[in-house]
Amino acid sequence: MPELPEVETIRRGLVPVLENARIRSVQLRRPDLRFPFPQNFEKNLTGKRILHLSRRAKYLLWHLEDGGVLVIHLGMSGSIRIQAPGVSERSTRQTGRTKRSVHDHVIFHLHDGHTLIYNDPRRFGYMNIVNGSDWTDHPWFADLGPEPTGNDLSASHLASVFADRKTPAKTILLDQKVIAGMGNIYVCEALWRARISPRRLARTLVRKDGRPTVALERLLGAIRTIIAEAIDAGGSSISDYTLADGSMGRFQHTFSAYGQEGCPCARPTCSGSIRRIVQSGRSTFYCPRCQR
DNA sequence: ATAGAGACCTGTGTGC
DNA sequence: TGCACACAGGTCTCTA
Repeated sequence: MPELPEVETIRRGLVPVLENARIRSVQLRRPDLRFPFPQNFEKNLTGKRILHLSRRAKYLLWHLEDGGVLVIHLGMSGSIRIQAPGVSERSTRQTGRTKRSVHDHVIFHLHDGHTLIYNDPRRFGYMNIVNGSDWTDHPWFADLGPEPTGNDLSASHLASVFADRKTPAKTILLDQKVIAGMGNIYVCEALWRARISPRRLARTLVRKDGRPTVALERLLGAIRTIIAEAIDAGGSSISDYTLADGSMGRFQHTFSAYGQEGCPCARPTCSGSIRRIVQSGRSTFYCPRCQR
């Protein structure tokens, strides 16, 4: 599920419940996700107030009153759902007890009665508590590139990273050191929108004098637009997200390229059809006719 | 240095 | 119906 827009949507959905809330207790239902939980994980969260929530790339950050930061990465299949006070979700009629999914790995109980449940079937997610004053120096963050929505991302930045690289454009865009938070779906969509082939080598998007080509400028615009649109779409589903039954916002975007193998290219002026190839072990969807 | 493959896990969908 | 297989939104580690 989670690329940057999904993580941002989750963050926005959690803000009303978590900001200024105090953690009553934390329950780990297994000793690890992708990595083992650190020593005293629950103890170091218990009793702490959450000052605010932020996001960096695909990481969700809970800034705590003691200066620590709870960092959560949702991996491929992680999600967080909110349970309102007094609501026992999926309780069985006979026992009245809450029936938890075997993939509910971490339960956060708040003082105001809300419960947050971290669910992750594939367990590629991970979390840790880092020092708030220098969290950006943590290995998870130190090498991250600029946010696609921020001012630090520019065509000249991309040109400097793309120059001399023989890596395909698709592969380099997935590199979190280049742009933080881009994932497989939105890379495919951005390349489709910019009419750039995912197989095109990165260096061919840079002019000989080192300045960005027109195509690279177009790619930057496409990345910005795609991410902004996806965040808006996610934002519109936040009301679903907070439903007491735990149903998440669905992010049911219709994609132009991703997952559209065999379908006609969505560009009105193009008569091609979407093809699927594998690059660096990941599926790539693109239109060989209009993406050059 | 850097690019690709494999690994980590479980669930789902497809075809036989 | 049962089974085998391919594939899935991420990222770390190893190898060439």
